[in-house]
Amino acid sequence: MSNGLTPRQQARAENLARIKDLALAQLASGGAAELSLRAIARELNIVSSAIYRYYPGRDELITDLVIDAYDDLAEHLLAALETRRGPRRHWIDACLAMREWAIDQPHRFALIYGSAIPGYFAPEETIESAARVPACFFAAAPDAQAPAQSHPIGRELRRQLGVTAAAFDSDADAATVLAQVTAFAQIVGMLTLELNGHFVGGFEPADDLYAAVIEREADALGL
Amino acid sequence: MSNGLTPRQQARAENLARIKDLALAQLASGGAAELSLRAIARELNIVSSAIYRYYPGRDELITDLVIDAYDDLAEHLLAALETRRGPRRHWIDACLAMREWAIDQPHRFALIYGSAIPGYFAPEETIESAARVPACFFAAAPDAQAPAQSHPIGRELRRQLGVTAAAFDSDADAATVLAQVTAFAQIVGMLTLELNGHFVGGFEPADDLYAAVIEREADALGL
DNA sequence: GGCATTTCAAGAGCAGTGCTCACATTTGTC
DNA sequence: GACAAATGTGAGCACTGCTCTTGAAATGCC
Repeated sequence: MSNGLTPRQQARAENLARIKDLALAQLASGGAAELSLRAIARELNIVSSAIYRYYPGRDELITDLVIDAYDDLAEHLLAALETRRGPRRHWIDACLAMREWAIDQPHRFALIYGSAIPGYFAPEETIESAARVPACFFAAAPDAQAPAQSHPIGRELRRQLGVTAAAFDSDADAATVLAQVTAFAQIVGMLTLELNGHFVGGFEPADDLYAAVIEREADALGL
Repeated sequence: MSNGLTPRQQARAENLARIKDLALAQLASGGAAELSLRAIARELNIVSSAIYRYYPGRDELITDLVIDAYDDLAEHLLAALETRRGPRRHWIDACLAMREWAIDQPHRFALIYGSAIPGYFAPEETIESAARVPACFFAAAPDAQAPAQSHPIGRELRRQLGVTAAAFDSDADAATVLAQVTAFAQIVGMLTLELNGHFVGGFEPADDLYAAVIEREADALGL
């Protein structure tokens, strides 16, 4: 082959990819409960125990899916930031892109922002990818400047906000970082409620509600 | 017995209660994955199939747990509203009580606000209890009056907000209802992130962050 | 090319799950 | 006491994650 892989290495890579694809399909079709290693093996025309040559266990597969989901979401957000339409619109686009992604793939959103897999706790190796998502929002509003707040920010919180700003390469002041974190939590909360059906009967569709909330947060960010 | 129940009816009621208790204990100890009807039956010194005389299936048990969780949370919120310390403090107390409850019983929070049980979708019968929670927040700030907003509220959103206000017996204007809904989503988002470990490394403990966010929302509610 | 080594797959098996069903036992009521 | 309803029993089905031993194949080295 043109690449320097032996047939065996290539087959292994292909199988790993197919396993992840099938896992993703299962996740999409029936939720995380349907995620079955045996079922994947079946569709792969492979005996159930053979799948453990590729993944040591279910949790490792899930971890891979989690990391992929974070990365894919971050990529989707970055893609939405390609079109520059002014700082405020820029940040709003990121918010809309996040909802777009979440509604398009609710199972993956649940995988990373819901406690979707009971008994599974995300290992350390996921946090790097996890951080990519809020990083997009920081990047989307580099010039944010929160308006003066009525309530002072205490010392400990100020320290935490400083650490956060540093982690995201932001030189924003404490109040602005607070507004960023708040906005992110707001978005996650809105999507959590929407995707879990808590808006059923009240806000359906929730497009306008989401838009209004985003505008409000943009104000709070001084955009 | 002093009550008009036959021994059999009484035994049944006791068993139902014990089943729910054991289920809750399992949920607390090992997450929803560990929720096993067989394990409950075992601890109940009953053969596994006998448990189906009490619950037709796993989902029905979960539904009961979900309803109980909503009700218990709402009760906890109402209890926090006993002490009247001014309208603003009143509403803030509700927010703090919600976090208190969530941190104390993260599994139950995940049960109702996370998509904790894969393959399980909450049936209609849960929405009545579900509504009790936001209702507490509406009740906690009856005199809320959102300050003037920079962005107008469109017709459709205004309609939805009206429906929501009616559902919660509130006569607040659209902007205020929007602020209420926003604040609730904010709280859910904050707790979702905190309980799922998304604040690890940045905001730990998140007490100050939460407090700051609440103050901000209280402002937005004109409290 | 021949051969040892590594890699992979097969298949049986263990312990667990939700759930069903035919059957036995207990309980409440007439 | 007789009969029907409610409850418990135990076997069984189909499924899960996962382990282990055995056999086959591809790989790398001489």
